[in-house]
Amino acid sequence: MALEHAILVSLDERSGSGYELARRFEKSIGFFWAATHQQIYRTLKRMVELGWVTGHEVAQDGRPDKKVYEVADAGRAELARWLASPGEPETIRHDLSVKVRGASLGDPAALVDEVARHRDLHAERLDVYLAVEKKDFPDPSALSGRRLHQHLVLRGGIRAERALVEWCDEVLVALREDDRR
Amino acid sequence: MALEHAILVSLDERSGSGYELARRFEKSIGFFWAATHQQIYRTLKRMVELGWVTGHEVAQDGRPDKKVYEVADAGRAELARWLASPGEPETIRHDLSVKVRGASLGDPAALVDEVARHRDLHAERLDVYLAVEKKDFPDPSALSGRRLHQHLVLRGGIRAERALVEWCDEVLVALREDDRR
DNA sequence: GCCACCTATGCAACTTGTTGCACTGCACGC
DNA sequence: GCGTGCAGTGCAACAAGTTGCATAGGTGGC
Repeated sequence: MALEHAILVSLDERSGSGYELARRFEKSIGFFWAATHQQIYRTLKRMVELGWVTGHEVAQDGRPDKKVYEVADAGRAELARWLASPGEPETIRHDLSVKVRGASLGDPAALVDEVARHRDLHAERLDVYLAVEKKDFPDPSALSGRRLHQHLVLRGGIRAERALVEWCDEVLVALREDDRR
Repeated sequence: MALEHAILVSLDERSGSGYELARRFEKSIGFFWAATHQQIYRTLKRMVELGWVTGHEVAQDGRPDKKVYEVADAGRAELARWLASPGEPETIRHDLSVKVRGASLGDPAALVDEVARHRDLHAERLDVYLAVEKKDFPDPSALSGRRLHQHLVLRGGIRAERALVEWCDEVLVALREDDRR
């Protein structure tokens, strides 16, 4: 599984606590890898046992103590190994497609609403990604290294969301057209 | 979870055994919902207990007996309920993006190979989908009902794979360009 | 005659991911 | 002074997905 690797990548960019990692997964990392704080805490614990990261407690005043984690050499080695190892393309699980395929067994109007709702959600996400791109990567052609890689991943999110919005639109036109007949 | 619903949709299109369902999930249904035979057998068992499907054994000569399942009224009701209920957009888990984002921690050439490999896999899938479209849906504008829904889902697969191929190409150009500097 | 592969179902063990809850303490609005 | 929300960590139970194996007869190649 790649959650460990996603955490390694994130910790390598900047060390942090489980809580901070969870926040990053809600925003930037979460654009391409979802994880809850529960998963992150459990995985960090295992990674310490494996020697991939080291953790030390940091006292804070006014706030609870936190444990800050850093990538260890063994973690960097594991990441390098994994980066070079071939992986399977993702297994797809797309609820909305199941719903569209089963459309004739339910209420057509309700399905149209559901597709329209997803269309708007994806359009919103697309806007967020485009705003991030404009703000953080104003001159893409000048990028290199880490910043380039971050931008490329964002580009993937943009392409994926755009494709989804367009697909939803295609579905909506077709379903409404079919309804009228 | 939607595996049950994907099975209901598939069984509604045509009754079949667990084994047959597993085959369908390898091809058409698997285009948007992956499942192994283990999951399918287990889920079918649960669905019988819930009264969503009925199963009866069918003796075959030369081959092992099979259990053929059919959708029951309660199953159709559940499917209708689920179709009208709002769902979350998919949680994304994209290995390759994690790899790209962590690129600076591994061998650049190995990552380029990995991205190129995925590019070819997605291009292959795209070709398969396009071939299916040409063969099974030669006149898309004339479609309605169930056939229309099947075609729309296929369109989603085509859009998704095309977006992935194009993203891989963008990544390859950028990584190679960056390497040269 | 043996090996490999297909049809067909399923158990058991394991890994992952989800959900609900528990505990602490500060800040802020009303 | 009370509820809400944020920061922070974590257990426990459950649901879902994966992997390895077992069983059993039939087909087809060498």
